[in-house]
Amino acid sequence: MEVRRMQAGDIALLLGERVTTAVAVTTGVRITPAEALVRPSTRPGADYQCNLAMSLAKPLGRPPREVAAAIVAALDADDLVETAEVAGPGFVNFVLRSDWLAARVAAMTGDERLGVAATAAPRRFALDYSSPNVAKEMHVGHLRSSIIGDTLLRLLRFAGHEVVPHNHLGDWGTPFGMLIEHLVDEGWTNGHSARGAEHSIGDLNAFYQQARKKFDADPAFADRSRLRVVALQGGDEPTLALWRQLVAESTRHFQQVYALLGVSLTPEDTYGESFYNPYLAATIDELEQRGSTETSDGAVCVFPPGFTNRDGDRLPLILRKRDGGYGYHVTDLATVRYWTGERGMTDLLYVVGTPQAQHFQMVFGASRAAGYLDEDHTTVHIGFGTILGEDGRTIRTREGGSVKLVDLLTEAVQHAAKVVADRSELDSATQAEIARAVGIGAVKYADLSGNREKDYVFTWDRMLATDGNTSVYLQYANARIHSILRKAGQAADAGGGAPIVLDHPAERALALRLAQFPAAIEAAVEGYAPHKLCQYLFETASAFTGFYENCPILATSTTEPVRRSRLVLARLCSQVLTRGLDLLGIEAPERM
RNA sequence: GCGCUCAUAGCUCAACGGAUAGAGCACUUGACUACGGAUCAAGAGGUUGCAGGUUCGAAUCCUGCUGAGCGCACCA
Repeated sequence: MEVRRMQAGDIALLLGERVTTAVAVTTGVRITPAEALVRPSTRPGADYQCNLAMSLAKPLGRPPREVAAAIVAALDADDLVETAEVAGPGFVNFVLRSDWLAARVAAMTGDERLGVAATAAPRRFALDYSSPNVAKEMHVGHLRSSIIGDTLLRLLRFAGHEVVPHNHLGDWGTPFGMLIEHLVDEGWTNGHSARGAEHSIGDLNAFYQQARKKFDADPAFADRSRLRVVALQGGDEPTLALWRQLVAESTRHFQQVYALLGVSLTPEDTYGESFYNPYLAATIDELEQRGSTETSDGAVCVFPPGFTNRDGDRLPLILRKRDGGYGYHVTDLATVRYWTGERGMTDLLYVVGTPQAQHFQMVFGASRAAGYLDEDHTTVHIGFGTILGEDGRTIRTREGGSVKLVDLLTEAVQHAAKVVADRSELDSATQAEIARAVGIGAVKYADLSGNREKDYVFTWDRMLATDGNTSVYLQYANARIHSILRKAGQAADAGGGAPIVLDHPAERALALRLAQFPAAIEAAVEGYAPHKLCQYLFETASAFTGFYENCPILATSTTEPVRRSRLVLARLCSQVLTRGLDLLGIEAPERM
């Protein structure tokens, strides 16, 4: 079951419908508008192109150019197409009518959704992202999941779907035995250490390493830690109280990062590993009753079909370990069971790094076999590449640790503040606000503008860049538009319902881009691909600067009707940029 | 060993099986009394890792090879 395409907003599909009809009339072949292979054209002098005739030539036994000519001859599209011409081996190039394009753009100006239709087939998405670990600081590795997830949340909701975000906190399992034992050794009770010092997450980060070190060096401590895990999983109240301290401390830290990042996750969205603990026994019982479990080396496992290890043996998901504790796999199965069963979600999305690809395939396979998923459910592992250091290996600081997310974000804002201070004449409080919007935006855009599945090399230059294809370029274009609108004053308002004329090529090029906004949203949603929206926004901002250079608005030489028309275009462009940036979780200041 | 992913300009990245593979950075050269120069225009830069195959058409699909990364039972 795929997300249904939103036809209403996509010009290519509109043309596709006309081609579909023409093809049926002239050849009798029945296709869907999407199969008409109409695409935006990159060739000068063509807005869209149809690639259908070449593929139809063979089955029809006619030369491709002849098929193309027949399509053109039968085409009924004079209302929106200026010219439709056969070109090359059998392409059909379309030039849209400028008055049609103007009307199309004019319709967007009165529309809150800027021409984007809400989906006709809304789905219920459970969206898993961010997923930091309790008692550890967030590092750059959490950046991608957090902001890709946040963007998908915004995009899917804008497209008209129901989305429930959930933060799968690493808050349970073996490490907590040693952490809690170490807490006890340090004399912690009821949130205070014996020394009375305030504990912060920074302390806890070091705290984790101390615990780890002790665990590795001291067998007695390791034994106590293992017993503590059993106590935790068994619901021992004093143990739980200590555990809650760790979670509370960490949650406070996560919320600080989310606030800085503009990620909307709240503690209410937390569905950590511990949340599924009460469901684990029932999950295993169900699977055992179905007869889908096996005992292997003393561990209770399921073996999803099609996965083998180095010796050709089947790969298990371990539900219950030999020592009686739960394996983490059962939590993943219980998660699927919960969101499809108890919450009635139709689509489960997991924004987790690509190294986990096989793990998720196994979990999905087992979940399907267990009946937690039926034909209408989809499960998608939205993988993303690893952030690498400049040496091409997993990123590390000089000390060998990972780069803290707060450090990255703070650095980005400070860097932006310097740039803003050099250029802006605004007061310092406003400048600080803008520096935040610019700095955080730059980090997010750098991460979102590439194909998410590829690894990428982290460089400060890349994260802090403020020229070229960056969020700053988009923000700057938008700020310029606002500047014009401010200067135009009353005239800008009066331009609201003014007719749009597209005489200058730069006006027309901008209008065409603006009209493609719905298609860009659709492409980003369909592929869970924020970079497609980034690409579109950059092209739109480029079209605007071309327009800006060539089409003066406020100059005295510009006639009143033209000025009004250009004001409408400029304002709509600002709305598109602002909305697009918002969907990426990036602010669009009116001044910078 | 098995499996998965990736390889595109000097660098960072696009390209939905379609025409002459596009941007940005860096580099070179320019921009009229500037609606904001965080800008714009132009130039140069490519045998899409290699070799076959499928197709009217391949960076894209298939096979093999080379190189890199990742995953493969009680840690999450």
